Amino acid sequence: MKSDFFDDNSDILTGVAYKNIHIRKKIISYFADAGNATIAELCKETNLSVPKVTTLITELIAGGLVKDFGKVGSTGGRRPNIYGLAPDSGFFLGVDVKHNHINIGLIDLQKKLIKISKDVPYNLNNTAESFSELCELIRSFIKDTAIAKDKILGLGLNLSGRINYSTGYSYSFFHFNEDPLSKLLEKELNLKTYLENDSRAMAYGEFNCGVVKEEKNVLFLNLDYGLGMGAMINNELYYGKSGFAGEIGHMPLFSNETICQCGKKGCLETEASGRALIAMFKEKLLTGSSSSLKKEAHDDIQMQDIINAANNDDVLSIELIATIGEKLGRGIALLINIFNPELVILGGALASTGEHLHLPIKSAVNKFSLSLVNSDTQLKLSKLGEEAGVMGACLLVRKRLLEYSI
Amino acid sequence: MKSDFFDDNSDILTGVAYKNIHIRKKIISYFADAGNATIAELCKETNLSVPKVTTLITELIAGGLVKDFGKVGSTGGRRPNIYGLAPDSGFFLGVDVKHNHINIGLIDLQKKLIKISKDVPYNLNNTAESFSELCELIRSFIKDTAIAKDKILGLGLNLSGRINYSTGYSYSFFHFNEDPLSKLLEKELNLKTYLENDSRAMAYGEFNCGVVKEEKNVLFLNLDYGLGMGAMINNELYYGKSGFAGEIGHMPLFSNETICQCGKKGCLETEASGRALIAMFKEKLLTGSSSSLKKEAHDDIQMQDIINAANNDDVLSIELIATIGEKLGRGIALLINIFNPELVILGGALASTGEHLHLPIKSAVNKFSLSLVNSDTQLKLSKLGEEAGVMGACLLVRKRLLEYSI
DNA sequence: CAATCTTATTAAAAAAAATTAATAAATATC
DNA sequence: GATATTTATTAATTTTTTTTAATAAGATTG
Repeated sequence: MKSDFFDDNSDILTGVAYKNIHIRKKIISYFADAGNATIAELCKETNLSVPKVTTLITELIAGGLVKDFGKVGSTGGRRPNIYGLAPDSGFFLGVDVKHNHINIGLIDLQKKLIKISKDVPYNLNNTAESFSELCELIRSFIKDTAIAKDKILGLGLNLSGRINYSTGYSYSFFHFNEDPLSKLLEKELNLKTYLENDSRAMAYGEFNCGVVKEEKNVLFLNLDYGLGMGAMINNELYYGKSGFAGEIGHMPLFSNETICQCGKKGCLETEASGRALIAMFKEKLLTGSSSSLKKEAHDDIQMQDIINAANNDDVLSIELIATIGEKLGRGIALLINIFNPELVILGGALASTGEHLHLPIKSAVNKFSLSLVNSDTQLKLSKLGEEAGVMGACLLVRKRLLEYSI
Repeated sequence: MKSDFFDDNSDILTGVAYKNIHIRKKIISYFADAGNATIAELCKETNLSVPKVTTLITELIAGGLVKDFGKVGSTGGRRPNIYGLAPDSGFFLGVDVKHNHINIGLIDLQKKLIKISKDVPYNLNNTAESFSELCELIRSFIKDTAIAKDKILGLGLNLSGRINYSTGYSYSFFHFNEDPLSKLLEKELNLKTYLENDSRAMAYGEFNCGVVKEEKNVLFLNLDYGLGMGAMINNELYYGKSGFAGEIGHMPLFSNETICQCGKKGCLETEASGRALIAMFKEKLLTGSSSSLKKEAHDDIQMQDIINAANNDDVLSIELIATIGEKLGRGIALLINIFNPELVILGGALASTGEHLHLPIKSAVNKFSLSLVNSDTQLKLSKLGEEAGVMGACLLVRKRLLEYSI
């Protein structure tokens, strides 16, 4: 049963009824963020009395959204019951769209990953056919799950480029007609849909199930063909006015003649990105350098090939990645000076080279940022790796539906 | 009478008593931020009934912190009474410390500027004498006001450089011994004291009484001898981990050989700051350029002299300021790409050249930032000008004392 | 300018929530 | 292993708050 709690009628109500809705939302959101809890904990959290919370919880259980998970250990004394969101009363779909493949995943209300399909082949093009193909892949994933369609409450979809999540518009892909892309997807799949910028979704995944512990101001760097950033400021994703924040690829830190995708020269991306890595690698091969990675056609070399080679101790690949790390370090130093973050996370495909990238970045950051500011900031590798995007997409729909529509 | 409301005992209380304290805080904070309000407005804001709010307001009036300001206009129907903070029940002192002078001001609980002394001569040096002198100036300002000393509830003090506002440490000035500077000032002046970074305080002043209307994500640039930034993110000042956020002066955007104050080369500040302006001006005079500004000793030329010359149509000064604007524009473009803000404010001494600086910056920003992102952002000159710092200092103490100690 | 309509304030009644007390269940200690 | 202690749950009572109604004050309109 699609729970009543996802129909919002809080505008009509007044007084006590309104307050009750408000408290219910607070309890749900506590369950959503902090996990399961006892009545006593909820009393502290809500500043309400035990009887009041007990009645509310009883109502929520009757509604099906909350479940009694039975007794739990105690520090001495009667063991309390613990309550939390009923895991199978709702599921959330997340799709991470990359250039050559997609990752699809499904989580339940308790954030548990139920099913994931990684590296599903797919070519992202800005065409109607490519869009249909994407929808078809999602439909087929849904069909393969054992979950009833009406239990899937929403879809989160990550795209690279500029995304305005609040309007649902994508400006880089599938911007065919007047309607926002999220509306198109909703019509096509019959699922409430939220778009998100890929880097920001990865950041959110990492904030929630990754390397972030207590930190409240965190930068996540998505180091892929291009560069992206998701920032968590005061425990919230930062969007800026229209969701375009985090464009770090086009910082003009170099004086070269390479024309960037954005049309300008000297962008960080032109010297420190997956795209730059490929270019440098081909260049090196042409000028006689040797590598364990050999392909007949140079045009066929993919970023992933070089990453794999580096992870298999190919000297040329390792050297080039170190060069990129050194340059990225300059950009990261700049960001540290501006944000004074507690933590900077290195994520995205290039980060899967681990220490090969991490160490050069670290020493460049030490060299280029102000020492007092820099000593405040930790630098860590992503923990979720390839799965950060899917997890972020799933968790973001969940968050939004729980926040806005209880 | 120093009100009871400034003694915090909310930890001891439970249940209803605790809740009442909480609601009172909410009402006070509403008055503090949004200004005066009627009972009906407060009911909406707090989701409480009219009788409840009426009792609370009556209590607050009895306590002396709130005042009934009488009837106010209506849209038809009986005219409601309007309530707000009693302006003369508390005052806040703000000190803006510059290199060659200080500005001191005093506001009341209603944010009204009661007294201000601008351009009080003072030489900021990192010595114990300089510190004593500063204290003496503050004491003398207090003596000159008609306000009883015990009605002055706190002091806000702005310094340039790295300030950790939560610990009260200043790392660039007056860092003599183990104790944080804020503690030293408190002992010396017998006033609760908060330190703040100068750019951030100016930003806060501008956010509250300046050019900011509805915008929630705003960057304020302090363009002075050096460069600083204060960021408002989601309606709050952004500090970063230790309050060091906003170091924009050391973005490595240039490839020159000038050694910056920070010890590195190529910093934005080496080519686009008041310090750079003076250097360029002297250089130009040496190579034969003419200017209406003539001083016997070149060493005597101050930034303010060049600013004044520009405002009096001196061609050389205007040209140099345009050069600086063009370069600043590159840095601002970078910030726009990262923050996607709604508004960027140009403040600090250099901004008092108005359009001479504004226009070159604007065109550089258009040239260097991503167009979709850039078209989102307004660029405006500071409205408060020289007073931004004092206002910010006053308003920040007020905010802190109202928030944490009601 | 009187009648009607809005809105605010005050007072009385009804509902809701917090206390308090009582009971139950588990743990720690002697 | 029995008793005391700690903590949770449930029930009864008291307090608080909301709701409803009544009254007052001012604005609008014919």
